[in-house]
Amino acid sequence: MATGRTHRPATRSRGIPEATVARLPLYLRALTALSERSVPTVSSEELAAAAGVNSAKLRKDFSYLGSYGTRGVGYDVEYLVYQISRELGLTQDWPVVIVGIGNLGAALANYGGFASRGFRVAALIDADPEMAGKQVAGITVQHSDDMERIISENGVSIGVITTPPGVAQQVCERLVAAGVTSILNFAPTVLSVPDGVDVRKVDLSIELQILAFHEQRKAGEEAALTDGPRPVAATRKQSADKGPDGDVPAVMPA
Amino acid sequence: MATGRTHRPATRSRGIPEATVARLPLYLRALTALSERSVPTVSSEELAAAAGVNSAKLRKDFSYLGSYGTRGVGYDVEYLVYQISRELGLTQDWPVVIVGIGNLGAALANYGGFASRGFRVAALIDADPEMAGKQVAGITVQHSDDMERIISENGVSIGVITTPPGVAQQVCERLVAAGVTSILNFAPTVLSVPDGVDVRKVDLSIELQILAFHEQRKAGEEAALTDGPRPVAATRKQSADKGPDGDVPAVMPA
DNA sequence: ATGTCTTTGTGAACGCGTGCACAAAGATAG
DNA sequence: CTATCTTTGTGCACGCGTTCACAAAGACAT
Ligand SMILES: NC(=O)c1ccc[n+]([C@@H]2O[C@H](COP(=O)([O-])OP(=O)(O)OC[C@H]3O[C@@H](n4cnc5c(N)ncnc54)[C@H](O)[C@@H]3O)[C@@H](O)[C@H]2O)c1
Ligand SMILES: NC(=O)c1ccc[n+]([C@@H]2O[C@H](COP(=O)([O-])OP(=O)(O)OC[C@H]3O[C@@H](n4cnc5c(N)ncnc54)[C@H](O)[C@@H]3O)[C@@H](O)[C@H]2O)c1
Repeated sequence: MATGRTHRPATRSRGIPEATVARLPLYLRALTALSERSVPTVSSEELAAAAGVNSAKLRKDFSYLGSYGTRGVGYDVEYLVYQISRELGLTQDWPVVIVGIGNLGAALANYGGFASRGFRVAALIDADPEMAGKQVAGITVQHSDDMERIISENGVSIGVITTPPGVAQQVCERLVAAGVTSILNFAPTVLSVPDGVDVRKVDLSIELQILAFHEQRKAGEEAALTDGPRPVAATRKQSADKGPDGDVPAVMPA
Repeated sequence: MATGRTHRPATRSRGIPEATVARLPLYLRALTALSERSVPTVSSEELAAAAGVNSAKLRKDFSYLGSYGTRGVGYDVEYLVYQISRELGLTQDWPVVIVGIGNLGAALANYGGFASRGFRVAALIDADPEMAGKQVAGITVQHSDDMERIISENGVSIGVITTPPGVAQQVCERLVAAGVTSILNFAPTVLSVPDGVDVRKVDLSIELQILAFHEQRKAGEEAALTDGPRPVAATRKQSADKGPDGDVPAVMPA
């Protein structure tokens, strides 16, 4: 299997770099704050500081959108808000479904930040019959059986998966089959999807592990300056060094 | 089968690329699953498929840790689990505090995935006097007034911020002043921290906006070409491969 | 109009990450 | 011990993203 790979060289010349796309929402947020304070224009230096990025990077990012700035003055806030919103597709309404209304799904449903950017929670879906019919964040939870109909009727193209990891792939496939082409996955699962479907994942466990790595490094370097070069974290922790096996405590799909 | 031989992580461990660090938890998860199925060894090809990455990339990633594989055979699962865990600092216990016990904070507190990897919720902190004393996920919520004492007494170095955005910077500063050196921020705020403090950000709104961008682009291309109803795909691929994702893991360091 | 001053837009250099391709290492069989 | 086969470890090339540095563009004053 694994047919010949031939997708990359597509018409990317007109495309905005992925790294830039990922920063546009950041700029938009900073610009919105300025807009609310009725600031008319902003320089790349000021805006970059507000967004926490390098100013040269910001200017290059904006250059991909076009020449929207005025030299010697800066960027018109309102105009830039509009341009970025349009570029990101936020001038239209995006109906979103959340599948798996547990701790996390309910929290997301209750989150007000979605609607503020053109995202509308079109439906909450759960497989538990107990959940169906219940109100969460003012929305009635619907049963998985109706998933296809819900997606079709509401023209949903973005789905959020907050189910247990074991069923995430299966839920994903049903979403895609029903017409969803963008998925935000919170389950710690590697989703396999057809070409043309975008998946982004948010993995809290991975974030913490990355932090732990750097934390350990910091502790190790600190110890190296005072103690020996042994980075075996002796601080506030009983020994955990054992054989490579026999231990493995409470291992579970992280 | 003790493959134990010339294993020297030695000096190399100081230079692990950040991109590799971000993937180690992914490998660890796949390896843990294999371990539970008592699979003794695994090839880079198989493990790469399970983790959704390129096999050459995986081998190169592992090469930064040392030569833990056996040519002609593959990698010893248990041994690799141990090595990665150690490299990530997961062989020790990391006490974590969550600040802001609202919708999201409570969901995180209830999340079992924390403890499964050596992360222990040491305390839940909220500024609301109504919250103090209440039980969330079997843990008593404590008031912000005691933040410094809690962090000090528990030796907390990792903090999670799930407060409203307006107070996130202020909370961050108190955390850092109290000794926290790693922060996972869920508030849509650009945090400013001193050198030596790591910040990672999880921003749902940004994730959705990135999806919306690609969704709009897909719709545009579809309309521009003929009127193809939908992109039917024959070949399935790992979403983590490349795609518009490009491995921008919803997070940025600061 | 001319000059000065501010700030944009971008060419170019550089570094990092990715993936190919292959020699070497080691297992396994004869 | 030798041959063969499998799979690792990595040299290398390539492309993307970041950053510097500066010419050019425009505002503003005179
Ligand atoms: N809660 C967190 O803070 C957190 C953090 C990181 C990752 N996650 C991940 O997010 C996911 C959800 O976490 P949670 O804490 O909300 O879990 P949960 O158990 O509270 O909720 C899961 C929900 O999914 C529903 N469900 C199960 N199978 C389903 C199906 N086939 N179709 C539709 N719905 C189905 C369940 O009925 C339940 O309501 C998990 O994969 C978890 O690993 C959660
Ligand atoms: N809920 C979500 O799904 C979601 C999604 C994306 C981002 N966020 C962000 O996460 C944060 C929390 O969201 P939420 O929905 O849980 O909000 P929430 O209002 O439900 O909870 C916020 C909690 O923080 C507490 N708090 C306020 N000021 C505090 C302080 N100074 N110190 C300590 N605690 C304080 C409040 O008492 C409250 O309990 C927000 O910044 C939000 O933008 C939430």
